[in-house]
Amino acid sequence: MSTFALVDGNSFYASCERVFRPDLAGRPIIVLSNNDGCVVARSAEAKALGIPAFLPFYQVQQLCRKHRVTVFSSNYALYGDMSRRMMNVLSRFAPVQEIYSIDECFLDVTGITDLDSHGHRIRQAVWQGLGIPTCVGMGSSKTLAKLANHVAKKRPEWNGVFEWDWLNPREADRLLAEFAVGEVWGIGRRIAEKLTLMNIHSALDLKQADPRHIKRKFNVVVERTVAELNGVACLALEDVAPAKQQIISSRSFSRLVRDLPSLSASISHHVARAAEKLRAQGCAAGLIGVSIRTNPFRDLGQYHGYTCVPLVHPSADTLLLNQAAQAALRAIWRKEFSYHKAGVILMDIGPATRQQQDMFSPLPDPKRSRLMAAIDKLNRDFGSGTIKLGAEGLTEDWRMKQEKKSPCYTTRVGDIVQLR
DNA sequence: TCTGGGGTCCTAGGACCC
DNA sequence: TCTGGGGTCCTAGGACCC
Repeated sequence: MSTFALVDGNSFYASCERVFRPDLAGRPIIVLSNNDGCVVARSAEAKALGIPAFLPFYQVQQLCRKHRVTVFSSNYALYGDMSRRMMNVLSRFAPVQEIYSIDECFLDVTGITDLDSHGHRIRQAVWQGLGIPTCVGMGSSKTLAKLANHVAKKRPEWNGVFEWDWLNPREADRLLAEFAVGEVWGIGRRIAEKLTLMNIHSALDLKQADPRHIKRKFNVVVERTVAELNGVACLALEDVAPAKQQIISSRSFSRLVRDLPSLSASISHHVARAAEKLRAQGCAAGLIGVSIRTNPFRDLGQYHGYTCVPLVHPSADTLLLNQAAQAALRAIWRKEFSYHKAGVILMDIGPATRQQQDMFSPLPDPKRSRLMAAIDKLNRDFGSGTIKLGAEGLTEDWRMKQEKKSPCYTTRVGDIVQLR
């Protein structure tokens, strides 16, 4: 039987900020989403103040001021780099690692005899190497490892490491009964509501539910969750990330945008970002979609324009993709609306080597793929945005709001911390 | 003064075709 | 007179995650 471990950074973004601001030890910290919109991370002290996650910032601004909470805009250059370092440290503790998100990964710890001390060594290594606190949860399925991680976080008596087999079956069930069904990985708000109506309230109730009944009422995904809660691993550890089937780049503007040139520049920017991700997974896209929308929270005329256009050949070429995207944008733009968000989506994604023969249209120029590779390398080596399309524009007043961003301590030379 | 994230996959339903 | 299947593709919206 396999054993999975889930390791994640506690309040990861807030912890990253604190690494470079030791003066904030023990102080409440929150980190905001793009555009300083919502609260996305809270230090333990901020959670204790009752600041909820994912609330718009302006709704908790008073509370933050009152308790002198330190507020940061999100600094993805910093978190991304800290994440790479953390994953690197964690990779030493298992033969197989699946990076699941920026702050968490699964490890295959099957066959390790002393899981307790292994878990504590993991925590210590990340703490010593990066100064980030972590928790480790272990179990015989990914879903149980996730839940074990939850236990490690919520119950200080376990010192940040928990494994289900340390309890006898009766004790384990008693603990499962203490978790609401909505806390189980894969069970969101809507499914939790439906389960509650079926008298399934806790993780234990779901574990003991009839899988066939669950499959009938929901789908195979929820059925799998039931099996996973029973210790039957249905979800394998994905050592290499599977190629994405769709790639989205989208963002809200810092202010409402009316004019076509600004929209056009932002679409060019999203095409460049999405195409870069596409090339990173060695793929080409056959379809590109463009979406522009008004602000649904405002009492103004509402409009969501969306269309997608097929490409003659599947492509990963930013310039070709951008031509298609700009045509799509012109087709959906209506001058009477003020726009709040724009984005592109790449679909019909397949390996870049896939090439259909077409008598009537010329094949793409091989020089262009070398150009794209050169652009990617420059942006990788010298920071993203080092080289970009002229079409992305030089006026950037619509770009996102980041009024409280910390320095890029680890990725920009001028921002390196200096000791005095 | 005003402020509300971003990304991925799944599914239901409609259109169309044989 | 009335009825009638099943597959594929596409899209919008739903659901989930962090």
